[in-house]
Parts: sequence; C-alpha cells; structure tokens
Amino acid sequence: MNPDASARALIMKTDGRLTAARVRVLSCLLVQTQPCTHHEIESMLAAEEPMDRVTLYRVLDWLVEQSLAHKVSGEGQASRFRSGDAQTSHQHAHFECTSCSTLTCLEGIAIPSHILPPAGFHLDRSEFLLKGLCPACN
Amino acid sequence: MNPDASARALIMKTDGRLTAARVRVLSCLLVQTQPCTHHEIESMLAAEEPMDRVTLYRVLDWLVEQSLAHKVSGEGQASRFRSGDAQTSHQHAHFECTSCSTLTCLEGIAIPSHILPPAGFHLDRSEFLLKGLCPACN
DNA sequence: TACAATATTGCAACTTAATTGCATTGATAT
DNA sequence: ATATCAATGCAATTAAGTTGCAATATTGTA
Repeated sequence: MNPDASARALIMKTDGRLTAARVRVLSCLLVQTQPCTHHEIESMLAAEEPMDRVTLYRVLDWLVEQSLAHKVSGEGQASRFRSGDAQTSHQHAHFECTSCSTLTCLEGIAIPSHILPPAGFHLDRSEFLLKGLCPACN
Repeated sequence: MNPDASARALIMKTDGRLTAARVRVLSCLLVQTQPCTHHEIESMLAAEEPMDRVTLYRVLDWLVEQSLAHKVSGEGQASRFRSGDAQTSHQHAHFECTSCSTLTCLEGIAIPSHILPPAGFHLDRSEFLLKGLCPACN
C-alpha cells in the first residue's frame, strides 16, 4: 500500500474528517525514517504545493492527539514529529547530535520499561535520549 | 556556607571573571530543587532587582559551558536549567507533566549507564524522561 | 593605587517557533 | 442537495532565543 493510501486508511479510522492537508502531512511522515521539524515538513510539502504554516501546526497537533504521530523532545527549540503512536511503535531511544542537532532513531535500543516513577505520578510514556556527536560530526 | 558564598567559590575556580550577574544567577540556581526556565529565574531575580534578559541568557550559557549548570530537555519550548554538572551530579531521570508541564527531578531513579549508541556515535551524556501526570494534576 | 587590556554587560533590533482570532471553505450526515 | 460544523487560510501576536555594538567593570601589571 502506498503512503497516500495508508494515510487515508489511518485517518478514516479516527472520528475526524478526511482532509487533503491531513493526508498530505501523514503521508509525508509515513515515508520518513527520522523525526522531522515543522520546517522540514513544510519544505518537503512545498516541493509539490505549499501548505499554510498554521494549518501544518494544527494538523501535526491533531495527528499527535489521534496517536497517528508523536513528538520527540530534543534540546533544540523546534519540536520534531514522527508517524506512529508513542506507546507502541516508538519505544526506542534517540540520539541527538550536540553539533548539528540532528535527531536519529536508535531502533535497536529499547527504552527500559521497568523504570517507574514514584507513587502519585501517572506514567504515560518514557523517552531515552543519548547526546553527543553523530557519525558525520565525529 | 550560604548560596552566595558557594556561588562565588565555584565561579572563582573557573577561568572567567567573578561578576555580580554570575553570582546572582548561580546563587539562585543553587537553592532550587527543580530545573527552572529562563523566565522563572528572571522572575525570581527580579524580586530583588531586575536583570537584563540577554545577560541572563548569556550567564546561563556560560554556567553550562563551565559545567556549573546544565540544561534539561523537555517537550515545552523553553529550556530548563539546574546547577551542577550534567555528567556527575545529575545522572537521574526526570518527570515531565503533560498537563502543567512542570519538570521534576527523580533523584532516586538513576539513568541506565550501560546503554550505548552504535559505533560511529560519540556519547556525551544520556537523559531519561518520564512523561505523564504529576501528583498535582493526577 | 592607578591604569590598561579585555571580558562582560545593557540595550535595541532581529530571528525563529508557535499561538490566537476570525472569516471563509469544505467534508459529511441527513 | 444542502445544512451543519469541522477544518482551513490569513493576519496579527506572543514567546524564546540571538546578534551587534557601545558602555562598563574586572583583573593583571606597573
């Protein structure tokens, strides 16, 4: 199934509307191997046809709400997004380069799931972030 | 030793100059039990006497450079700072509330140090971030 | 102690990331 | 087909952080 069709299928499973903007953004995220910033996604989409900045922000937020995408925290100021639910499809560590600030998914490194917060906290998900120099900058 | 004197002693060990701004900021960080944003530090300092925004940014960067403080990454757009070296004094997990976005140091939870990135990467330090609802929001 | 060298500060302007309000457009249930 | 309301597009605004440069303050040396 091509990314466009996959995106459509995923969006139709939600209670939201199937719109061109949502299909385009999710379709774009589905083919990425690394988390992308708002700006990177905007550029990729603009190659075909530009999308309004605010619409892109809102679509990304909506995708995260629907668990069709998730945010990855990094040191840089811009949020990064990747398709897939944070709970299930993304339980692996990330590497952030302190020099070029690219973020790499370390698919082979699972996040320790036995680590739990003290009583009173309700744990939703965990992130494990390694920092240093990526192969290119090293 | 009071925080002011501690701050002075720490700053004098560096090769930088001992300035009022540096002493005030480090002194403020030393008494905090949780990482604070630029804005929070600015407000706390302003209670006594306001400090220029840019000076505060530069002092914080300098403190991080000197390993007298370190940044903690969170989902929120604002960086958070805490006194102490990232390598030695801060090898524990953090909890970020997805509702009120406060960041809590989980002093009891050590960051797994045996987890290493693939060959080619140079690891500097690791962060372990738990997300969900804090006791207040839960 | 005074002085020169230069690190640090303060201010103004600017960049980048993200948000808000509102009128318009478009998806979908009937 | 069309009414309803979710979603979009645009303009303006807020928030976080940065840059350049002149003024000020710290510190080593005389």
